[in-house]
Amino acid sequence: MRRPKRELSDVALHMIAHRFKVLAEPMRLKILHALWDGERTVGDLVAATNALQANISKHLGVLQQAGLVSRRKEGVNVYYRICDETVFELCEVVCASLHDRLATQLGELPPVTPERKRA
Amino acid sequence: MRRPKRELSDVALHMIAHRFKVLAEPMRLKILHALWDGERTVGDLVAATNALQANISKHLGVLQQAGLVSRRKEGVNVYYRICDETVFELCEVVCASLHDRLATQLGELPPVTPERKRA
DNA sequence: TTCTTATATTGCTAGGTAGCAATGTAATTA
DNA sequence: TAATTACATTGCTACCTAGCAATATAAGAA
Repeated sequence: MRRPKRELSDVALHMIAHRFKVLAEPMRLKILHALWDGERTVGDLVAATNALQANISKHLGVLQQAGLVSRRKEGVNVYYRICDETVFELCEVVCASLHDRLATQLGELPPVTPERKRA
Repeated sequence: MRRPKRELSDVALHMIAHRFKVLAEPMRLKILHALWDGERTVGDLVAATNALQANISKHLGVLQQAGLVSRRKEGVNVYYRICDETVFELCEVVCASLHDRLATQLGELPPVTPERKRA
């Protein structure tokens, strides 16, 4: 059962939209994915994403500002980790929805005759 | 328990990011909110959002393209409704996360002496 | 101190898009 | 037919931001 409809102020709408906006960049998702099972240094993330270090730092700043990741400095390295568990839930819900959508679209196409498959 | 980390292609990352991007506009969230408990005409949505009709139509196009809403034409009117229930779940998860975050930040501030409240 | 390594910051440019205004289109009514 | 209503589309502009390049900062090593 869904929650009842709540009133939403413009400020609330902007906050919700901003959270989605932070998640709306492939590179930031890639970073979060690299942080999926634990903390990583900036260098680790640069290697995992094939992006320039400056861009990774900027994306990490956005993620931290949004409260999705946190930093821990150790010597010359900085370790980042996901500190908002809803990140996982949101990504999984979206993945499931996209999966359903594509499966439905696939079912709406005419079937492929076997001999033409991978022609 | 969280799902194990899955491999994610760049295409998958872009699809997920795009879904978040569709939800990352306050006006689209306002439209979805107006559709929360049932279908509405474009005119209804224009009235509910105080936006120009052209913009509402464009936003509805984006939402429909993303598979979040569907159209039904009846005479001269067009009724839109939410056709992907994950929209509700996503918004509620984000709201809960934001609520937690703000509550935590509030707890980190020094308490307010009563006589200075609403000075 | 100087050098190097790791990370952050700044200035810039190109691409995307929300909102506006105007126009197009389809259904209904006169 | 013409006029009206409801919605969609197009062209435009202003704003935002991702990525790049260069520079800055900070910590450890020499």
